Amino acid sequence: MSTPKSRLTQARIIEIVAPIFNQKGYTATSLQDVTLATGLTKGAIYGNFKNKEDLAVQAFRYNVRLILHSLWRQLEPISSPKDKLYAIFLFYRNYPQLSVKMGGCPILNIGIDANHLNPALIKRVRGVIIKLQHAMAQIIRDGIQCGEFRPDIEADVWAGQLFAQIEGAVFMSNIMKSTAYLDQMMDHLEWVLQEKILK
Amino acid sequence: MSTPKSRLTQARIIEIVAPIFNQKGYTATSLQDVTLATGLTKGAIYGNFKNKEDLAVQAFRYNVRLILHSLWRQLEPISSPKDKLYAIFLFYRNYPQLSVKMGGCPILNIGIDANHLNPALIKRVRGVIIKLQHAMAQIIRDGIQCGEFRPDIEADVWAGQLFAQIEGAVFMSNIMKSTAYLDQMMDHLEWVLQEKILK
DNA sequence: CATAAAATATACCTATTGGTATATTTTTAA
DNA sequence: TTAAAAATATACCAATAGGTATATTTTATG
Repeated sequence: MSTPKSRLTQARIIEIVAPIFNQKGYTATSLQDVTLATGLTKGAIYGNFKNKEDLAVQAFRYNVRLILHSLWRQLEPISSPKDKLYAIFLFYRNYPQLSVKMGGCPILNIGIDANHLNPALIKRVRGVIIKLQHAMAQIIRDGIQCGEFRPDIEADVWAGQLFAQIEGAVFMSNIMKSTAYLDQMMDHLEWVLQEKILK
Repeated sequence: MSTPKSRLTQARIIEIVAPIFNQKGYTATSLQDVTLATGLTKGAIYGNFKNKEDLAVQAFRYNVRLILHSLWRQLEPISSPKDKLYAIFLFYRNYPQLSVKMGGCPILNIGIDANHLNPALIKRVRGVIIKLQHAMAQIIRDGIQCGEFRPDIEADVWAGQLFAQIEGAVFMSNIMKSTAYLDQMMDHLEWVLQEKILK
């Protein structure tokens, strides 16, 4: 047999530790935080992970996976690019409920936290941003091809633009402790969609 | 005489230390970072500041002061609310040059860093955000009153909306190391201004 | 049930953390 | 020029940091 026990505890540790790293950041999260939260000792932690950075990277990947799976699941049954964009907006309207469990948006939190501190982590953040942007750009390109969107719009520019606006609203909602920013931003983006993207 | 020497070194310390706290955050910035950067010893630092948190708060205030002074200076000579908004957009087009010296946007950096870590700092961040939002809301109200803007727009909502979009672009430009996000966002906001705010 | 292996705990390492009491130097004022 | 005061440096503190070698416990297998 393989090592089923270790895989399970490994997953359990990440589950517990992911929100802590997301909230406090890499440096401010101590091994003591980890051992206290998990109820395990350093021996157990270092038996399952190479070091603290490994733990932080896994925690980030776990949080991102939660978000992306939830997003893909909501986009999957939708075929129309227009409706996919609407679904993305709906997803971010509900984003506080999803992200509060992990202590805020990992892209925002780890992006800022790791920016001048942890090259390995910041590379992963950039990777996730690029992935999301590409996905949105593809939706826009599909929309152009199927005739729902105007043919002259720049898919990549608009994808980056939308993502920046979304993250801005996520930041403000998070810091100011008000979902109003996200709701208003999504209202705004729906209007922008109708006004500048839809035919 | 008062104590001119101490005031001077105090200011010098903050000047040197402000970008470090802004980049690395409160916890990740150690007293050793401070002593190495300033060339002073811990004795000198603690002779001028109460503790590490005092230092961090002063550093944040210094960075914010730099930004706000620069912004007010650019807005002061302008009387038309419409032109004031354009001036704000121009200010943020040039924001990378200003913020790179302090290691990124302090509102964004300290906002995320202190969110679950330092209540004193996050309160100050919220204060700055509110201050900036109020200023923008006042500009919009002035614009309504003088007839440049539509009478039916909600000043506070739009101020928050604009600020969220700006911070989103600042975040993306910062993380993705490209000023394109900021430039495109400002183009977009100028369009939004014409389309939804201006008469 | 016994044994090998896997997982976890204990005990310990050095380095660094924020902070302070005291000694020394530098500056100010008479 | 000298005494008082202000500023800085030195030397130290207990606590904690990340990490590891080894002992103990738990689990799986024959």
